[in-house]
Amino acid sequence: MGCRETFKKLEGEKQQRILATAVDEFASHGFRQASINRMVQHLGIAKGSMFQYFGTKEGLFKVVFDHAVELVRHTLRQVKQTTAESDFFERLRQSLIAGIHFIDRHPKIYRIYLKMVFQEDFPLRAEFLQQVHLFSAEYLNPLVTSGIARGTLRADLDISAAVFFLDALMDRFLQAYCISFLDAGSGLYQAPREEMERRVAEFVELIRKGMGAGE
Amino acid sequence: MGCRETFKKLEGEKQQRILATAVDEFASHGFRQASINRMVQHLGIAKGSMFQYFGTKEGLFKVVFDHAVELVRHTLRQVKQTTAESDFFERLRQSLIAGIHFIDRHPKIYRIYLKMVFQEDFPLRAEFLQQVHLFSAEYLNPLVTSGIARGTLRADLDISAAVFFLDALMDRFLQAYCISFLDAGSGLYQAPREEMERRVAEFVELIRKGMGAGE
DNA sequence: TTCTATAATGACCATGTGGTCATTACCATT
DNA sequence: AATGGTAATGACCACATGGTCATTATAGAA
Repeated sequence: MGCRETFKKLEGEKQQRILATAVDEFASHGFRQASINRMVQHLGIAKGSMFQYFGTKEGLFKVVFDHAVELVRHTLRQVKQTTAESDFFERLRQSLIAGIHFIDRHPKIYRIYLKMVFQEDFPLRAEFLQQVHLFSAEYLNPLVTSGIARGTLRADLDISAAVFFLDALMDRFLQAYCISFLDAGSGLYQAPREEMERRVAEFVELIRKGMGAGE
Repeated sequence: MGCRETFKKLEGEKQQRILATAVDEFASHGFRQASINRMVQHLGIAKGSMFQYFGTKEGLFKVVFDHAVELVRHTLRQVKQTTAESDFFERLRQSLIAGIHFIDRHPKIYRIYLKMVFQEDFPLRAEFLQQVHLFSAEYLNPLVTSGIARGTLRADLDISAAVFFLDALMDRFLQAYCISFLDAGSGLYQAPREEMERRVAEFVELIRKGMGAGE
């Protein structure tokens, strides 16, 4: 952990309250604009305490960040395990649904992720982007490769192009679910469960069959 | 124009220098973190002058923004005109290439666009997002519709799903061209002209045929 | 009850911000 | 050369930030 000993000695509930407040602040203001003054005001504790617990603003963010990474890793591992036996498109479908569920459960974490991708002044950004890279390398690549091997995907597929294709689509699909203006009229934004699952299926079909008429 | 009279009376070259500096600053720091102090230091003029020219920081940004919108509109109109006769996938191909060219010519403007999409504290953001919406409504929608009518696209396509699909892919394709970590190993990042055109063609084929094996 | 180690506190600091405005510099007209 | 109107200037303001640290409160041991 990046936090000081003093923080660990706090009773669990207070620890959680402090972390939750920090997640909130970073999620709605990014790193630079996040204000420790606001946090302590909301928490009702002294500013000095925060610096005693975390050293610096960056230290506080590191703790929040590590927590988030652990959450994502756990979720990813689980999805990979659950879907191991299914065919390519079914795995894709389940991965998307798992992504949506993650956002439902941890919307703030997802907001921080979005901020980190497009805001340049985050600490740990280089390390973070590397982690994101691993997602395509370790998750999508084998998915495509085995899809081709099993004959579910076209044999003439360029693997790296396909991975890019999927990465782009999945990413945007999740974004559209929680950022209104990105859904481009698809009706995905904050769609209820049933509707959402229909869109996912429709979407996966589009990836399978493409848009062309075919003759 | 959002600027004051005093600014218009400046000699053209100085006007351009000031605007260019502002574009630079907003492109690399977003709105909030952009510093008028830095701008005047770089320009070698007094801080007061900037406020005489533009009233507020927001006023300055408005001028930059309007300029950018005009650029985009012009480009879009041109592409639409040039490709009117071609079939769907050829239009798609040319649109992507035009997008790349725009980024090559106006990288700073494109950076501001990206910042505005994912940073919440921009002025004019609501208006801006509406403008972006018009892109899918006025550009992609008719493209898909006529593609279906001419039999180039599958007749059973859900139009709004297809538009979302294209919006997501084109957007990310352009991003991958100028943000290294988004290219997911596709080799598109800052690719030279020839390579880039090959990727575009490959990409369009993927949209046409999909990834499925098809039996 | 007294002592002691540790945690909580908030006034304080240097720095940077957007924005103001009295003063100065400039230049065209008389 | 004197005048008058306009544009450039930068010291200055109120405010907010991350971070510090001497002081105080607290709780457990003696």
